[in-house]
Amino acid sequence: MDKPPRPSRSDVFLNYKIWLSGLVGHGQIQSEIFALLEAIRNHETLKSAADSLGLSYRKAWGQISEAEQILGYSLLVKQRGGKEGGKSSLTSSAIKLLEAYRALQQRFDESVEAAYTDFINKLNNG
Amino acid sequence: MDKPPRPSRSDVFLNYKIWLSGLVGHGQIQSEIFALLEAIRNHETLKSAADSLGLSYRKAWGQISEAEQILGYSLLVKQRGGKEGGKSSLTSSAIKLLEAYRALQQRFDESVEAAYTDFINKLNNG
DNA sequence: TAGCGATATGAAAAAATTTGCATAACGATA
DNA sequence: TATCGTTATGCAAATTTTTTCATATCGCTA
Repeated sequence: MDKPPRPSRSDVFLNYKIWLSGLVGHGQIQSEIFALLEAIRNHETLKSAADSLGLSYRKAWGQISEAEQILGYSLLVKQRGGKEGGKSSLTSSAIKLLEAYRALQQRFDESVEAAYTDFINKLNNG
Repeated sequence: MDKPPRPSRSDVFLNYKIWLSGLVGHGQIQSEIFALLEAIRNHETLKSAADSLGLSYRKAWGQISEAEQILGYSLLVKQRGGKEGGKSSLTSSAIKLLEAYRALQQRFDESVEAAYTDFINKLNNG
């Protein structure tokens, strides 16, 4: 799933994942979508972003579409046609969301370590 | 999934779940198993514990079996036959694991709130 | 030693999810 | 106005997960 186990002297590993949900639509916004948003920011098209992540265009498109439905606002400015066929870029809302999520994720990563240590101690001694 | 969204002034909710994995077998030990262990502690048989949670005996048995496989040690002392048909009780390892997990879960519950607040602030202002 | 109720487990069936296929539409450019 | 590569989307197929069914074993007690 989301996080690989951390190394330890124990025989049990702790894993966790975080995700978002919205008021408008039902469903979950998983961490994968943020990787996709970052790839779109880098590649300028949904297609090449999907390719770079090993996703089918169909799936990437579906993920974006579902997330937008859940959030109730657009994540991408998409245009089709033209010489290059089309392109996509992040809305300012998407950029904000992406950055807030990354900070959140980092904060979790840092605090999980201590919780895990206590857990193992309790398991072995407590 | 695991946690219901917390109330907020925002249009986005944060959810998380934690689970364990082991060295011995492959797979995941989800939070549901701890509810099952608690029910077994209360009901004395796997069957009535399963019933109390609305699980089929088959499924409950499978969850225990899988968890034991992953951890590499027994969670239940099970005996079958006899007037009452049989009964199950938690091993001391299972009790330790259960208690350590509950403490871990509580710790997470408490710390997630602050992280979520920061997240929302970043989303609205930052 | 017959019966009862729980443990034990494989395997089929059903449900849910994911993946992939096919096909249309778009529009700047040449 | 023909082309090209992307966006757009329904739908069938495949895969995975979950649920249900069937059947056996066990051993105390009457």
